[in-house]
Amino acid sequence: MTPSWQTAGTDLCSIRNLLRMLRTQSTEHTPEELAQFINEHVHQQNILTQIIGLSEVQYHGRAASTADQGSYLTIIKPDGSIQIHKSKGVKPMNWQPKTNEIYARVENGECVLTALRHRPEELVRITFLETVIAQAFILAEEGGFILQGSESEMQEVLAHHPEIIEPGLIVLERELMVSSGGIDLYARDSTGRYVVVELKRARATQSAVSQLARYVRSIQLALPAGSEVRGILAAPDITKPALLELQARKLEFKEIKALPSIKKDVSPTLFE
Amino acid sequence: MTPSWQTAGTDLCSIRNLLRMLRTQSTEHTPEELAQFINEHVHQQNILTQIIGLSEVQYHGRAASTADQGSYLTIIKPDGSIQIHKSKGVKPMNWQPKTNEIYARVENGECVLTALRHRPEELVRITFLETVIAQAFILAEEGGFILQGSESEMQEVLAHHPEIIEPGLIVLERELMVSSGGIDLYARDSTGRYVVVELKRARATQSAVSQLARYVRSIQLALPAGSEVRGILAAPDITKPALLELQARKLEFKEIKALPSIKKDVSPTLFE
DNA sequence: GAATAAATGTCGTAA
DNA sequence: TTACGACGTTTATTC
Repeated sequence: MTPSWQTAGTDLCSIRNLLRMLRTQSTEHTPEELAQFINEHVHQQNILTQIIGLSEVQYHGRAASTADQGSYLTIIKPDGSIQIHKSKGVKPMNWQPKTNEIYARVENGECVLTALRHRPEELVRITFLETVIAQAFILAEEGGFILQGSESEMQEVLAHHPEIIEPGLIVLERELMVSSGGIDLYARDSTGRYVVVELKRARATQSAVSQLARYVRSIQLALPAGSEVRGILAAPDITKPALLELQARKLEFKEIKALPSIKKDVSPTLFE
Repeated sequence: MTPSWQTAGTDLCSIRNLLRMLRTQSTEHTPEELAQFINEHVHQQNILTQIIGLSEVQYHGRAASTADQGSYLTIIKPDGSIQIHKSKGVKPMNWQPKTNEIYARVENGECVLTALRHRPEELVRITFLETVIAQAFILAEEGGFILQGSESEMQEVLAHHPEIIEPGLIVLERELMVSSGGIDLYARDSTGRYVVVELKRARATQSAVSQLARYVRSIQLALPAGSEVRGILAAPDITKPALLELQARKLEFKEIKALPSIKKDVSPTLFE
C-alpha cells in the first residue's frame, strides 16, 4: 500500500530557513493511512503535526466535554501537547497541555487520535471523520523570547521609586516571605508605621484584597501586640466589590496609572 | 503582477464538509505577494489564515515582548484573534485575543503583519523572514471546515481530466514515488512516450523546474536506455527565469487557468 | 507532589 | 460597552 503522503522536496528550504515542511498528506487517504501518518510524526523531535477536517472531540478528565461534528484544526506539538481549535478565540476548544501517550488507530472504520495524560487523569479523543489535510512540519530553531512589563517588573520599579505609592515611604524588603506567602513590598511610612504593599498589574479583585489582608495579619502577629500595620493595594484599577471589602477591612488602595519604564520600549514610535 | 495564488473553484467536497480551503500560497512568493495574500484573507468572514515560517514577533501593550528569529506558526482566526505558536506548549508564544485591525505590508523588503487592538491598546507585529507556507481556509457557520483548492485537489482534477494538460494523455500513476521524491502525475502521451507532470498551484519558479528535471532524470534512469521522457510543468503561471530554464532543459510548460469542478453532492447554498 | 500566586491570563455573562 | 467571576484555567515557583 502506498501512503498518500509525500516527502517534500529539498528545494523548499534555504540556508537560513530551518523550518521546513516535512511531509504533507493530501485529502485523499484512508483512515489507516491517516493513523499511520499521525503515529509516524507525533512525539518526534521538532515535528509539529496538523490535521484539519471534520472531527468529533471528546474530553474526559477534570470535566467532560463533547464537541459534535465540526471542522476543527488539531495541532500536535513536539512536546506532546495537543490542541483543537475552532473558528473563534485564542483558546483552543479542547486541549491537553502535556500528554503521556498519544496514538492514533482505526476504530470502526475511522481514525481516532487518543491523547492520554496521567496526574490528572485526562483523556482527549478526536475522531477524524473527514480529513481535509494532514501536515507535518519541522519547527527547528527557536529564537530567544523576552517578556517585560510583568508584575515583577512593576515591583522592581516601585521598589526603587516607593514615593510613587506614597511620599516618604521606605522599602524595607521585597518578596518578604511570611507564612501566608510572599509580600511584594514591605515598607515603613513617614510616621514609622509598617506598610504591606500588594501589587497587581491588572485590575485588583477580591482575592487580591484577601491576600493583602492575610499578609497584614501575618505581619501583625510577628510584631509586638498593638503594632499598627497598614495594608496598601497598588494596582491600576480595582473592582467595586474589592474596594468595598478593602474599606471594610480598613485597608487602602493606591491607583498606579503609569510607571516610568526602566527598559527600552520595543518600538516606542509605534504608538507615538 | 500576477498573484501567485489562485481562487479555488466552487466545487464542494461533501455536504458534511463545511470548511474548505479557499486559497493556498506555496513556498514561492515575494513579500509583496505574501502581504497581499494576508490582506485578502485576514479579517474576512469565515476565513482562517495560517502562515508558517521563520518569523520575528514583537508585542507591545499590557506588557512588552520580543521574540527573535525563529520558526513559528501564525494562526489568524476569522474573529480577528491571532496567535503565534512555537514548538512547545498549548499556550501561544504571542497572541491577541481579538483585534480591531490586522494588516500586512512590506517594510524594508519584508512582509510585516500588524495586529492592533484597542481597549486595551495592544500591538503585535510579526515579520515574516522566510515563509514556508501560507494557507487560508473557509469556515462555515456551523463550525465545520474542509479544505479545497490545494495542490492535491488540482492533482485530483487533472488525474481525472488529463486532457486538460494535453489531449490523448493517459495517467498511469499519481504520487509515484521515485528516489528524488513524489511525482504528481505519471502519464503516457498519445504517441506512447512517458510523461512526468509536475503541478504547482501557484506561479511556478525555478525550483519547480529543477524538481521536475530531477523527476524526469529519475524516470529516465528507471526506463530502458534511450527512452524518451517528457516533463511537463503545469501551473497557472511561471516566472521568466523558470521558463528560460525550462526551455534550456527541454521541458514543457502548460498553463492551467481554470479547473472544472469535481461535482459532488452538496448544497450550494452553503456558500451562496 | 501540594500549595500558592501570576498571567499580555481568556472567556462568557449580567448590568 | 463594562464589570465581574469562572476556568478542564495554564504556568511558574516555592515548600
